[in-house]
Amino acid sequence: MKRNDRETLTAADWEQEALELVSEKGVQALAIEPLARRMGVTKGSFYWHFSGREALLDQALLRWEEHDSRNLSRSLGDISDPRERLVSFFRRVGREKLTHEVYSELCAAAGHPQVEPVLERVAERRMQHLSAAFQELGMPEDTSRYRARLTYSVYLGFLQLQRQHQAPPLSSEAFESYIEHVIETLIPGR
Amino acid sequence: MKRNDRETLTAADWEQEALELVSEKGVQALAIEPLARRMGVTKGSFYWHFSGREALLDQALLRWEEHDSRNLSRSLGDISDPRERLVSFFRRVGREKLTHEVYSELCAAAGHPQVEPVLERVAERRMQHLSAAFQELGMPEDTSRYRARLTYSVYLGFLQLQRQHQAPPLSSEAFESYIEHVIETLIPGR
DNA sequence: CGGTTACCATACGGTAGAGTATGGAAAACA
DNA sequence: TGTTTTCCATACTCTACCGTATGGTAACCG
Repeated sequence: MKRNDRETLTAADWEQEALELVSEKGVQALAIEPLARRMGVTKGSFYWHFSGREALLDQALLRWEEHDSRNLSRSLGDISDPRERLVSFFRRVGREKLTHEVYSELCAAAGHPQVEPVLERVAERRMQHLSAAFQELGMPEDTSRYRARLTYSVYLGFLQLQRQHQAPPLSSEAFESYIEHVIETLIPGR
Repeated sequence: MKRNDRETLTAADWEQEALELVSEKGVQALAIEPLARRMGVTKGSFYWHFSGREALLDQALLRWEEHDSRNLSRSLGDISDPRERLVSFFRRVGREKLTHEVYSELCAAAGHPQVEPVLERVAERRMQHLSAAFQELGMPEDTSRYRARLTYSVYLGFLQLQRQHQAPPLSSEAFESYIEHVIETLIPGR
């Protein structure tokens, strides 16, 4: 029947492969025919599963956003110490490679009408996550919101520098030292 | 003869208009025919001045980078107090609108082979600018480099949030308060 | 076992932009 | 004034992708 291996494709397969293509070449490179070639089929297959390119992108983004939301809740629920939570926020960039590569490309595609609302929601969720942690550390509410925005900007800037090949490689001691400096500068005292 | 007004176009005119188009719709939207339409001519004109799209982009980027370099040197030369210099680094985002809009779109196009080297050089120059200022404030050399990268990341992140319409408008009191917080967090004591 | 459905290939028409070839008109020049 | 440049329009060809129409072949289904 439906052998995931090599019987027939599903919509989810297309969405998954679409996300991988996005993570490699960006949103604007998401085209039906190249994607079909990559999967070893023709677009005749694609148009059976989807109404068009828009639909594919929408559903792929939805899938990605849900996945990312679960990731966030998970790392929020597991750690009780707010400082630890903030630290793990940065370290999470290293793990979950694909998710962050996709996000990085989505950022590069801000302004795209289908991408923009996703970016807004994701950033909002994450900043509230950060803001809550800063408040737990004793920061007044408005200050914590500023600090959350600032912290999230640092994260976004790091992704940008990474795209430009001007960020230290993720598992190097240069990266570790930098992270250390970031934490000491942004996260209130031990 | 060469009335800049409406006699004949020059290569510089094309480069200028190209930069404006980039600032509005991004690098991938820089196409010959739309650009020509926008200028009220046809591509017959374009291909007299340039060999192709690549050449236009290269020269437009060169022009932008030179312009930006001069801006940097100017705001570096004028101010002697390093703290003032750092503060003005952030405030400069407000002025020089076009330059920063172009830069923001260039960031979104990181990965593009013609754009990438420009981004690298510009970021490097600016970070050294920042690093020098931090050193003048008494910071050890390696720490100052980390802090410069951190500070520049905050700037890049702000541009990203701006593209997502999640940054406070440039001349609002919300923006002023935020800038205040950023300065107090990143720039060592008064 | 004949029919239906699920999945995919092939072939077609349509659009947008790249780049080329050529001609024309006005300006500069001699 | 006649000739050459300079600058631009027009009219192609070519490529890449979108979306559609249609047909084929399994697999499943009664």
